Amino acid sequence: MDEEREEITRFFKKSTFRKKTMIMKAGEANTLHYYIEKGLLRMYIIDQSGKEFNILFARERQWIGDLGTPAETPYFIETVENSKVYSISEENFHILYKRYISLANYIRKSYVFLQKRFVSILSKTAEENYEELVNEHPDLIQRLPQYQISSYLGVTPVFLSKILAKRSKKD
Amino acid sequence: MDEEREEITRFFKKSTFRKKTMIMKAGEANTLHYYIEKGLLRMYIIDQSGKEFNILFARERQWIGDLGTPAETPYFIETVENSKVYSISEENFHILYKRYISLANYIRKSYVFLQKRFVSILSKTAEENYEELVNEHPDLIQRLPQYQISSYLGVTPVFLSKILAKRSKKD
DNA sequence: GCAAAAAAATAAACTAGTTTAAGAAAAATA
DNA sequence: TATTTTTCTTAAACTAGTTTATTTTTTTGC
Repeated sequence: MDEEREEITRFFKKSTFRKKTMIMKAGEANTLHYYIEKGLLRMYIIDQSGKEFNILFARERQWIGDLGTPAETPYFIETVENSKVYSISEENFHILYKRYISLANYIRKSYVFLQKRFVSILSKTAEENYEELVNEHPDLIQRLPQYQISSYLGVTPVFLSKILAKRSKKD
Repeated sequence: MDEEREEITRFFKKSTFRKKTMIMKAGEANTLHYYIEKGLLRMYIIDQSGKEFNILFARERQWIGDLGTPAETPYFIETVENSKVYSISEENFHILYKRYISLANYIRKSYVFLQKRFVSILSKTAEENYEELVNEHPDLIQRLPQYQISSYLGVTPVFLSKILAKRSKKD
């Protein structure tokens, strides 16, 4: 497992980014996959009206990237904190997940995670989704500005603020 | 490729189901994966209030199943039309996608599809999502009752009916 | 530590979508 | 083809979440 790790590492390029650096941009093709050593990143879209929606946050020991590559991506990826990441091209990524099933499993896990999130957004209120986030990922609440969380929950900052005001009265 | 196909086939069990048959039920563990030869199936959840939300439709030459298995599933799968399907256990499914990358790619494609759908639901109005469905999958509009489509779009049947009334005035 | 900028809170008017209910139309079954 | 069941439509009152604008609080850079 350790030499597997070492061999795998040779496919990657290490980079450091200051926070709020855009590392992937809608319209680009043949984008990279990123594995995060340190920091916090977000993947988002910008809709017709210019509004941002966060699709995914990724932090230490997690992956982020557009699995639709090499097709032109509709997504943006930006660092939220100063971050250290390893990047890999689609070609090499493909070679690796052919060879090491653990990497194919990352894709499967991503799917399961997204499906769960999808169901929550679809069937629950923003208030319930906020509670869920607090319970399952309290660290994200600390590390993210509130307007990034609202965008992840699919509501406006104004509405999340309302939820929080109501919530703090309850204690 | 043909002997690959033949070998793969040996892992599967063929079944036929009448429409409206439930073949997977929330609460079950170690659920099967299904490959559809003929027919139309839907995967859905039932929320706290008893409301159904369709997560996925799958038809000829598509897969359906809970990729979170062997964990207890929160999903239901039901035939919408009379259907012929091949089922496979998680163990065998895993063996196969270790051996044949095409199967691992199915998971990747599923992810890409779900992410696209997620973004649409999050950032577009129900009306826009309906138009998108009509354009990209007109066949589904034909094969599904309207209330199943509304559940897929995340709105009530009443609201979809309103959208359609408004829409038909426009021509 | 101060000034400027960014983020969060509050309010009020608005809109997309829900709920409940009742009737009409279409499909399934006898 | 008549009857029953399922699906769809319409209407009206409602609610979750948006929009725009203003003020307050917090963070950042010099």
